[in-house]
Amino acid sequence: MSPRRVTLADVAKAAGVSRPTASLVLSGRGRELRISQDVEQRVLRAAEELQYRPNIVSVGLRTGTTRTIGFVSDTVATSRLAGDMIKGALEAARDRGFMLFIGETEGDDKLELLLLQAMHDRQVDGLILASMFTRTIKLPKALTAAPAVLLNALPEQPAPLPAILPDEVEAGRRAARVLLEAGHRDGIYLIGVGPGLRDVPSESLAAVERLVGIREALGEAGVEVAGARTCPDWQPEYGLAATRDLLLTARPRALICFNDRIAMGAYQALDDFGLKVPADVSVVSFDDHPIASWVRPQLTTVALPHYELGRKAVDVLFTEIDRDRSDRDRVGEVHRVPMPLRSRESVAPPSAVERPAG
Amino acid sequence: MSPRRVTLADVAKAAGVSRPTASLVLSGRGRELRISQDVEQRVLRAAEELQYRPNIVSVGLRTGTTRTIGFVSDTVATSRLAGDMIKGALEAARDRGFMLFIGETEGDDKLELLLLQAMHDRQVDGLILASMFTRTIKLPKALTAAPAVLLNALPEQPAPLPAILPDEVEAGRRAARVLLEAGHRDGIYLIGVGPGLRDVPSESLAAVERLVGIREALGEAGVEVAGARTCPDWQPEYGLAATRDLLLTARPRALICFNDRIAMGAYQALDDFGLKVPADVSVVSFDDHPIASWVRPQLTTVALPHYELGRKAVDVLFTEIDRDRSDRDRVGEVHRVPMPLRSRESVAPPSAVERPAG
DNA sequence: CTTCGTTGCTAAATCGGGTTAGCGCCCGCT
DNA sequence: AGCGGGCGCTAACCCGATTTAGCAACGAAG
Repeated sequence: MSPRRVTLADVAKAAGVSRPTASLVLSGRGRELRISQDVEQRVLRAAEELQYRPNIVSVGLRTGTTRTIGFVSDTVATSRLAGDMIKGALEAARDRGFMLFIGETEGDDKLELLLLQAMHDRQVDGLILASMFTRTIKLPKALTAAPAVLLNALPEQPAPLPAILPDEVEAGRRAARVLLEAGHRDGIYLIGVGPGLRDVPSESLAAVERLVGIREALGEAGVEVAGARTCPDWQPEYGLAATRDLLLTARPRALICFNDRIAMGAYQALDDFGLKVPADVSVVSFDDHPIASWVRPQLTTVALPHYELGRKAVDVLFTEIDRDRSDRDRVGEVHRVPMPLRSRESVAPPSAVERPAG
Repeated sequence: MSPRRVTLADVAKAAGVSRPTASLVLSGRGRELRISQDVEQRVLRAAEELQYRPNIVSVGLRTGTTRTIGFVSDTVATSRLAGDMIKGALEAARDRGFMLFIGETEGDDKLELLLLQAMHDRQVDGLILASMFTRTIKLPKALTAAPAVLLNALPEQPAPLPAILPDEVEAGRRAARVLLEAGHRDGIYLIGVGPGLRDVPSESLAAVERLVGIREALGEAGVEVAGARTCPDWQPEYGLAATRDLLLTARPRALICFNDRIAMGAYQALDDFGLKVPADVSVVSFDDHPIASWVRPQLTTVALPHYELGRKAVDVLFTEIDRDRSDRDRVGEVHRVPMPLRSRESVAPPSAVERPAG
């Protein structure tokens, strides 16, 4: 059907030289190997006219490099956020002429193994192991084959793998400072995790680190968290239940919700109790889920920089590939990507009404 | 670093036979070519013990097939829906031992060309050209190289390419029937497109087809659309504005919103006017965006079957690959994937209150 | 008129596997 | 003994590139 691909041999023939000569010219090593100007021009012109592009499969076989990297995540479909991460990785890879294999493990070790093998069989030049929510993962054994980086994850066991993570501690500080700068000092409650560092699902790195940042920023200002409600899962319905429970006994002036879905539920609970955001209660949250700019009032939130995380992962992976087996001794660095604040409408100075009842 | 890959030569040596013999056994052609049971067993055992897996890059060079397909979309990050489409494609591909290259064109023809070339250079076995919102696209010229299917898109010019699309007309019927079955006959308004088929953004296939289905189902029941408001873009703020505008002059009993984001805005407008969903006004919508099950009352909506679309695209692509250049004469069929109704809380029988004012 | 050194290119091997043609060997038949 | 015919396997070439080693041609030096 399609006209056969143009090969190097075609170019060589058109230029009246041998295949290796054409190869040398096109790989830019013509000068160094004393190919004449005349031949060089003929080869270049022939390649141009025939629209020659090297067959990467062949190059892959010969040189071992396929200009391809594998992106292995536990899930691609959970949220739009995953898409942004992939988009960032995709664009960073494209900038260097690389393509991405996408694969998802669904948290299944067997699938993960098969996937890594499938990528290894295709001679990927590097691997990105991504988690869609920040956490520690145990490293698959099949990982010695190619350079790799962790994205949104940390290795359970110390390992010489670079990791790329959102700067959750700073995000926690930012969330707290938004409230402090608005003038809040009392009645600040947390929705999602308990007030102490013990009341946090330990598998969720983000929860721990956000809490650390929050407590740090508040502590510097001499402010105490008034209380907290945990959520078994960070979904709207639990945010609703937790906030409702809180409102039965307390009158918060500000809520720090541990993600936007929880904040959705909190909005509903506040509405049920006749409380206005932000006039009665300020709300600040994390993630910058698309919904955060859809709800009214629009939610002030500290954004997960998924796009940048994806880009960064590819960038770090490339440095890893480049210094290929030279000094592979250094332990995996952790790269933190800033989480930007999205200031919207859900935070206001505390109103001058009566202090909380309980 | 990593121990060198096990090659066919290793297996052959371990089994004490030549490379071709090992190849024949492992490709299952041993019987037909009269390889002895003894040798066959030795080869199989050696391959097993050495954990031999063929290098797909090499196979790709020799046979031209890389067990890889390219998924080219205009955008991967727009919505969670894109992720589901990719997930469906990914799983269907995995079932056959295929991997997916992902690429996005951002609607840019140059990027699209580069992407298709990059995939062609890597000898993909087939291509999926996906659009993240249903529409017609002009086909890139670089498309003759490999079998291809269109996903969520139709070719502008007739072309022998299969297309996979959601069954929007039937979806329109379903949305209308939900209201009819709840007993609605009057005061049914559309938000998103005008009442007539002319008042539709023509580039949006979905809009046209949904409207056709709605009018058909209502027509069969002898029911007329009471009115409509268009939205310049299908975003919450326009849904809000359009619905607000409608409520200034009319008292609808039911709204058919052309997608969930519009419905979000409609919810807010109804709330502003003190109208309860579904007691005062029923709302039905399209897409089944995640938000549809977060809002209260949960939104009844006709779901875009993204996951199934992705799977179907891969399935159709495989039939296309299989019948490779045999009978490539037939024109591209259009495959419609059903859009399932998600019955939730936003539809109720019309209350027995006064009829709409105007 | 040799010999050596450049210059400018090509022959040949390589990557890892698939495919075709054909080589020995053993058997049976005459 | 000689011949023909399966049987069981392997030599050799191919895919499309890269890379190393080395060949011809020419000029300069001895």
